[in-house]
Amino acid sequence: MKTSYSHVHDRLRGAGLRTTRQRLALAKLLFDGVDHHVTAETLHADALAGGVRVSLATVYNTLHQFTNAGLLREIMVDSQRTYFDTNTRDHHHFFIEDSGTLTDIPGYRVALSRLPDPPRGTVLKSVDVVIRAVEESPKK
Amino acid sequence: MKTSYSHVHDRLRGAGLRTTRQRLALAKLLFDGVDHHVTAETLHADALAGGVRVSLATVYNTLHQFTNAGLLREIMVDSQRTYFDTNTRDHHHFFIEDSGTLTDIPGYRVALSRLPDPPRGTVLKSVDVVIRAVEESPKK
DNA sequence: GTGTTTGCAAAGTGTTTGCAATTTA
DNA sequence: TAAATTGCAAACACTTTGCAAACAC
Repeated sequence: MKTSYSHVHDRLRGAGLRTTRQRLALAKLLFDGVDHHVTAETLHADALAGGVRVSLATVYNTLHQFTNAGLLREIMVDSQRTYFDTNTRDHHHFFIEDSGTLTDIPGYRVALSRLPDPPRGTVLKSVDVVIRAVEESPKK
Repeated sequence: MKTSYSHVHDRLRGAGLRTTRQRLALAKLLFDGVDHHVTAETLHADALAGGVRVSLATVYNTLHQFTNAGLLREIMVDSQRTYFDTNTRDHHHFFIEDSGTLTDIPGYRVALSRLPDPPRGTVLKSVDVVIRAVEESPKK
């Protein structure tokens, strides 16, 4: 079930990124076969927990480089924090406020129709659906 | 076309908010009859431009109080900035990256179906659709 | 009068950046 | 060895907070 080194290595080279120790380690954490969501902080913590020495600044840079290379997707659900998703296929999100839990909804589970055309002079980039839920019987 | 003072006044009282000079002035700017989107910065600038003396901290506080009172809705489109919408009816958004332009899409223009149920123990809060577009022939 | 709100300045987050030292190809 | 990358610390942008003075009711 482990992703081979060379696979990750090739992905980075394919994206035109040098295979540094830090990028390889972060890529292994990200693309381990199970899609997941990370923030710079959580990925940094995961790296340190796994014995990988890498600075938070490098984690930020790497997340953006991977995103530009199409290996990650940025998700807008929380104005405080930037989430990244290793799932770059067509899909949507459930976001549970309070806990900050984010889960995927496969694209086929949501049907969208009658979408208006994008404004003149612009070209469509994505259609993002976020279903927000709150925990039952709120603490209020 | 102007909103009467008493109307705004009543809206605040109805929400259990004291009618201070600052809140009345901001409410007038926000609920002038035409729905629009603001950030704390833009609303603060509008207030100052209109000769209303109010601190940025108060603008932030007021935006949150209005949101909690259901007079405004917070929109998540940009992780750098918090946008508020005076339109609290069912609708969605176009967001043009780069320029940061945000426009409304009436709810009836988007049809959603086959929405999955929210995870166990949570209750649905909202379904937000954001259509992202970028300017044609990007500067890249 | 009493409790609420304001404004300031300071503190707090999450994120980006400049630059010397290090590393990759 | 030339160009890219890293890590640190400082800088940043946006937002929140503590508290005394001002205000609403």
